[in-house]
Amino acid sequence: MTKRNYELTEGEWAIIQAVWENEPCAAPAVQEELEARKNWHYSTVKTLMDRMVTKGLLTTERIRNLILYRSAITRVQAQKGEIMRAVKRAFNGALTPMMQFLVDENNLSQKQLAELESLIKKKRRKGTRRKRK
Amino acid sequence: MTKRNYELTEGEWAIIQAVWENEPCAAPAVQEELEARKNWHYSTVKTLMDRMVTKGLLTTERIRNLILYRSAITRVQAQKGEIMRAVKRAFNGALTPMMQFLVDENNLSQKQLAELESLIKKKRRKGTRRKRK
DNA sequence: TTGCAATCTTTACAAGTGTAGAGTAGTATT
DNA sequence: AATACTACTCTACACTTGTAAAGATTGCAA
Repeated sequence: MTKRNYELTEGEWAIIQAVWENEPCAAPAVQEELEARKNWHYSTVKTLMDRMVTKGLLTTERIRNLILYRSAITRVQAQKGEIMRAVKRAFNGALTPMMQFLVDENNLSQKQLAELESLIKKKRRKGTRRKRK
Repeated sequence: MTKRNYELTEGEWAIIQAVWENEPCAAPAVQEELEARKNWHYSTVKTLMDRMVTKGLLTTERIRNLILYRSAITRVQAQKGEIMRAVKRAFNGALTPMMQFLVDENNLSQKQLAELESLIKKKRRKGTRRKRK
């Protein structure tokens, strides 16, 4: 079963970030968190969260009459999903061209380039240790 | 005026790619192009295209009773938009972390890493020539 | 001039997303 | 018990996106 690609909407990102940081947590807590950033009312947050449960992005556990939410996917999974989406649409599914684009079109500073270079070096030194999917 | 960020939908990507390749072109031509890939009927394509005109993604010119379309944004702009969207959502707007993620989470082959490294080297050698935005 | 073929226009509709009000139920307080 | 909180459920609505049928135009061929 190829791990599927999660594509979150804007709102879902907002919610899940709050969840990641407070997990497990109830809707009111999340709402409070997002009050500031997004100005969302309780119902808004709760609706979004419940839809996310349906979609398999969050899970719930009922404790007495309180509902606790947990993320069903990790931040890394979500990040990967977001990137894959971009790669698929804008670069025809090919990662390397996207990386090239990033390197050359996105005025990275010398410092950033240097950092990246050393990262790659490190990675290369680690040898051909591939992750299986 | 900071150049705005274009975020195209799936369908818009399909259309604009066809337009980029045939520009200037009329709706029927684009439709034909997408018949294969997407199975879209004429009305579908035309509707999408007209919506894109409204949004400023395409422009039109009427020649007699034929409407010619042209892209209003370049492929690079669209690619940048797609990337920015990912960076914004998944990496809090910070490019470097995203690049790091790409390097480390996306089992790139040794060859890809090597390529990338030489790309960066080249870029670095070119000195601090920054593009203005 | 009549009709056909090509193209455009209008209208629609379902699913998904952002947004939230209003009402209900269970718990704690007086 | 009556009241007030707190958290939950139900319902709704507008806007976007994918998808397209049906009807209106118009220039060209017979």
